[in-house]
Amino acid sequence: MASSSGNMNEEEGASDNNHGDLNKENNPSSSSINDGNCRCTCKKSKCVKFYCRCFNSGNFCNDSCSCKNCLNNEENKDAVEEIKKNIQLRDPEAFESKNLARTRNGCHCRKSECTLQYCVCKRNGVGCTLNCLCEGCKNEYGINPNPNHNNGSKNVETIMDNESSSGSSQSYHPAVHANSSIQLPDDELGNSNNVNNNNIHMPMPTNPVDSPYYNFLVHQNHVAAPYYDPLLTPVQIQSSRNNITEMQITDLFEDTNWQGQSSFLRTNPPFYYDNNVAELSSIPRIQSSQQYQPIQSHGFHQQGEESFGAMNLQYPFLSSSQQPNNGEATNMQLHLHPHLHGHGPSPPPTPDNEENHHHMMFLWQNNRPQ
DNA sequence: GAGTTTGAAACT
DNA sequence: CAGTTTCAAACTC
Repeated sequence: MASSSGNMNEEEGASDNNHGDLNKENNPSSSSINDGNCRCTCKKSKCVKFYCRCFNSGNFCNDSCSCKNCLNNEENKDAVEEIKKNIQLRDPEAFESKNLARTRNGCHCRKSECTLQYCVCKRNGVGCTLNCLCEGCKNEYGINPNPNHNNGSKNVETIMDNESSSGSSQSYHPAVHANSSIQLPDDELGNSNNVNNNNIHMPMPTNPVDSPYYNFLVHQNHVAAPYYDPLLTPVQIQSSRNNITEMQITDLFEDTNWQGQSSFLRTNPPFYYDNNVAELSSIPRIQSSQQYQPIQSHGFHQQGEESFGAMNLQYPFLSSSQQPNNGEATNMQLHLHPHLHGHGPSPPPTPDNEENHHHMMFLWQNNRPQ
């Protein structure tokens, strides 16, 4: 940018794209810095504030932008670095996995119900989480599971309503809906009508001995792929159940044939669980060189009515060469126990009625660039 | 294309 | 840190 002329109208006429001049003519290599996905039209921020989507994503502006008075280019690299340093003084993590951070921090949509591109989660192609403060969330990639952020218990009821109306056109992930990528054998559930795409209505076992295994066949190409992705690829499994006292989910694992080898893909821990879906950054980041550890059991303790929990299945980071073939299936097995081991006597068997059913909702979050 | 709405970022 | 202003993008007409 040549100068901060107070009269921007003068600049707009002839050469209103300052970065274009600088990038294209003086710094042809800058296009490799910007992946081309970012375009901005900044007029006042000089593209050195987070208002600017290029700056926000850590890129220099490029030819696709139509910004004015742009500083965010190779030509002004030193100045940009200085500005970034100043920003980092205030927020050391300002430039770390910005998109992830945004997703982690969640959106605050109040009016758009997370259905428009205003929603930062939707823009990133991910569902809203408990971290979001949205109201009336209808994010197509996954609605905010926190009832308190969604007008009472409407969110939970919506899930159950959707679940009970088999064949409903509503889906929380289009890929899952379109391909019915979660399949449960009839003999596992006894009634295939209980299955509605990503919503699974499973009877809660009445005692530990009877605790069944539920098998889920999940096609990898419909699930966030387990390869390295800076946005991570959490699979969030949310469960809700009325009047839960105690329960434990164990033996949740994935098993797939992988490049001709039968191998378990296991992280340590294999999945991440936190009642509040804690910050994604706290999830251990498994390197592909690390040996996957045996799965540990994870407690899943809920109390009270309308209790709600969620856990994230964190895929390991694998190199792109280790990606599965499209269509390759992952078998997930979920073992429900009606009580927590080693925490006092088992509660008495509970009746197998509607109120005691365990409701599962699978949110497959596709964080890959669209 | 102009004007409005929206929500994040910046500011006070 | 809550409220306000600024900003750029999304949206509407």
